[in-house]
Amino acid sequence: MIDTRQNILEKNYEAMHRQGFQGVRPDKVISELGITKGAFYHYFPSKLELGYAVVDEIIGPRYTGLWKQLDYHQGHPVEGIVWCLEGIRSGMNATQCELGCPLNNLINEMAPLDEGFRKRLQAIMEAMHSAISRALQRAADKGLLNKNIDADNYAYFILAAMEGCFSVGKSMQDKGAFDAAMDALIATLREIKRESQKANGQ
Amino acid sequence: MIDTRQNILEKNYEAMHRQGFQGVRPDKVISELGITKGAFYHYFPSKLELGYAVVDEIIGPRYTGLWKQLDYHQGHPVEGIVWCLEGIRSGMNATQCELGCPLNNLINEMAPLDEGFRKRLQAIMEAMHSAISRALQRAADKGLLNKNIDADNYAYFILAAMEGCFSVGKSMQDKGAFDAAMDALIATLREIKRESQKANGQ
DNA sequence: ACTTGCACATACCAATTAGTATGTTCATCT
DNA sequence: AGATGAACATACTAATTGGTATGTGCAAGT
Repeated sequence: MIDTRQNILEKNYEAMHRQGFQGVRPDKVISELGITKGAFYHYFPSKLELGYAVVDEIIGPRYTGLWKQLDYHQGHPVEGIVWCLEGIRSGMNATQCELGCPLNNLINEMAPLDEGFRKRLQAIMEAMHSAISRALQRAADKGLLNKNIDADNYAYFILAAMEGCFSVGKSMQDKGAFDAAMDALIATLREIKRESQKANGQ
Repeated sequence: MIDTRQNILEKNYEAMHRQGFQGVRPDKVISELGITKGAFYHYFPSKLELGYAVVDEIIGPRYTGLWKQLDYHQGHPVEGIVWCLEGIRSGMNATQCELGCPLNNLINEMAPLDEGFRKRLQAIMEAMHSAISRALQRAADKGLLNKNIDADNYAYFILAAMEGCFSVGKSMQDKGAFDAAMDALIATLREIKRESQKANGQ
């Protein structure tokens, strides 16, 4: 093993993705990795701190990294958002669809149960939300978006619809349902773009 | 206690709502109820079967009951869908917002872990989906909806957006965010209704 | 050469978990 | 009156869980 700590993090991330944090059994993950408790508790003081590390070092960066790119996107901001959504979709296959969105899973499991998780997950959502909101605001400032769309509120809607696509795909265990919902979301975004152009006489 | 079985069901439903199914500790719920293991295992053979019963007898009927009313709704089918969404929203307060949607929670926790849960949750989602899809199809048949909207796919989107509102509200622990996303969803539905009317020259 | 400390391994443990096995009470039926 | 069965209560248990306490090998610094 080149980097034991990283291996522990990644295996536990996979276990959390499949079984939820409460369902993770450190003993099992340890034996799968072929290491012992000594190694595990050398790097992490407890299961809870390991969970935090998974969020901080794996889940968080993955999401914030993607949406941060919105700020540097050239062209119509709505197309930037669509580009991010397509990026997420392209990372999905049938198996990923069954397991759902790691962030969405963890929010629904842990947000009401543990303050440490909640703050971390909220920070990730807030980063995504503000990135989307800024993109919408840029569009509005350029006159590319209908004035009666509130960027902040509409960003929550986009975020909600996106996370919901995962829930639908997971419940139906059908990537077709995930894609259908995602397509409709993207179509809706392009519709408000078109309508705004018409309204502004462009 | 008038109906011990029902009390067991409801207390466990509350525990599942807060902590997830894996987080439920029958012992704890039992002692909260002031009963003993004898009573619990008299009515339910196992924790898993109790979980199934909670879905079958509490969660399922609550959701299918609401959306079934769409079939009897008079007026524009899109307004029927909005009516259902408003019904869901009216049942939410700050606490409910923190705990999220019981169905969404359970899907994200249990769908990949247990076939019995998965089938039951899928059936509930399918019932909601088909109710929404039928409403959209009725609208289309009456010429009230744009022809290029696929009822089946768009119904998945509505379902996704709705469930996503709960995830957003839960992660932000803010009913304001839930409401913002919900408002944008409703506005979007009314927008496609208006656009269809224009497109059809009404 | 000797100490120091990181990176693990081994062995043990208390509490919890999801049960089971076996009573007991009481209403109802015959 | 006696039998029967539903509706619980009590006591016990094997396995699991999330650790802790302690030991060891080995590389680096002095």
